[in-house]
Amino acid sequence: MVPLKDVQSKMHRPDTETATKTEVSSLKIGDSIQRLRHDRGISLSKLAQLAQVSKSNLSKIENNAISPTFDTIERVASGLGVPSAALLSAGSSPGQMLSFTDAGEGLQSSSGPYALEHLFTDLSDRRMVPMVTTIPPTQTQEPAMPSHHGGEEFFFVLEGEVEFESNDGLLRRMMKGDSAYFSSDTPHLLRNHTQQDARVLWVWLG
Amino acid sequence: MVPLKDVQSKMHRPDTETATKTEVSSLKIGDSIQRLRHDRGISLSKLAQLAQVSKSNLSKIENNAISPTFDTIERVASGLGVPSAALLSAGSSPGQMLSFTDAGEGLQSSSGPYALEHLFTDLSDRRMVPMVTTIPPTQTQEPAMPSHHGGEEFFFVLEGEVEFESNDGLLRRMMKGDSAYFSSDTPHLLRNHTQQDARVLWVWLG
DNA sequence: TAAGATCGTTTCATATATGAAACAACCCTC
DNA sequence: GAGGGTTGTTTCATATATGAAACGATCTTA
Repeated sequence: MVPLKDVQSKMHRPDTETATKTEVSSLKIGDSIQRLRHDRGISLSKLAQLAQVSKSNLSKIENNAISPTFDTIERVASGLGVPSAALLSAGSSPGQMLSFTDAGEGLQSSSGPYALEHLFTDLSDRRMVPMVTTIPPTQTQEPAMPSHHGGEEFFFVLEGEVEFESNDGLLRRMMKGDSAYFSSDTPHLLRNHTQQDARVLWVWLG
Repeated sequence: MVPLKDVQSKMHRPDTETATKTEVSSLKIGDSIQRLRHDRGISLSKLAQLAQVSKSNLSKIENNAISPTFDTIERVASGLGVPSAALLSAGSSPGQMLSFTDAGEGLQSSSGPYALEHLFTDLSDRRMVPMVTTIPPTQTQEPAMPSHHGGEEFFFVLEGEVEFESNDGLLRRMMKGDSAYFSSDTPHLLRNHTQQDARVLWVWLG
């Protein structure tokens, strides 16, 4: 039974009495980790193994008994498959939102040689922009979204086969189930050299 | 001029060359701190005072000589006036990011009734978390999806048929190609009443 | 009941982060 | 050139994070 005491009961506060009473972190990183671990249904030992951290250390971290090192935070985040920043987020929840879109029922904007379908078009407080693109044979696709600065893109090949080309000439053949993640300012191009349509799911984050 | 770097791929496809290990991208938190400090035009001693951290410690942190404690990270972030997550992500600069993952080559964490595959697990500065879940038949009582806390979620049915249930008792049958978008704190549940596996693509944004 | 397995916690030796002070290097002004 | 003011670095004692192993608590199975 860990005391779970006031972590700030140390006396090293050599600064002036600016009345800034540290009153630390109400956000507990241990809770975030444990929560994500439970969501995945894996044991503490298993996560310790994935994260390359001792289970004793991980146990103390989840119980907020110690303050993990940045190096350890990165390892645990990697073991959980999330960016390390996700462990720090307090997770303040905005209003609840729930929207459905059936297959093919999105907003079709067939501008150009390819068909672009925005899956969700209502103006909620959405940050991700999911869409499906159909690429006909022997057509090149320009960037599916206007390249905003600082944005990120993820895409997933649903059907067919496409060729991905980046600005440095890198070519990569991608088939059904393959995926890519890159910053939006990375120039990119998709081609379909086969004889049948290719379909790709995009998610853009500005 | 940063060349197209941080290209990680996990290809085990026969016609391509392999290589590319997960090479822990040295995301240097010290550089992030020092850059933010310089942007503000304040001295190391001043920041140490604002952050309530000794300047000796801060000096070593900025030089990436040590791995700061989470407690220290929070104090420095507070002294800089930025959320602590900014220190983790600001490190990898606006640098271009490009990562590939072939089908089935993500991080499998299949401990539980369903199989969960995180598509991208390297330590790049990523905000979206894409993953694929395989839901076996007749898992009617298990929460078919980890419920992240805070943030937003998008999912897309890749194969099979699932039943979506929200907290208000709303039931919706979703088939291949259907999709949903909701805030993560909305309680949700997925069931598979069919006789074959269902596969769902998820994207979580914290 | 016992033996084994898995879970998470706790102990304790060691590695490392932290802070006070000393240090060097660089400005100033007189 | 000597003082005083900064800057950031380094030293070293101490506080704390880390990991191997031991521990107790559930479970299953014989």
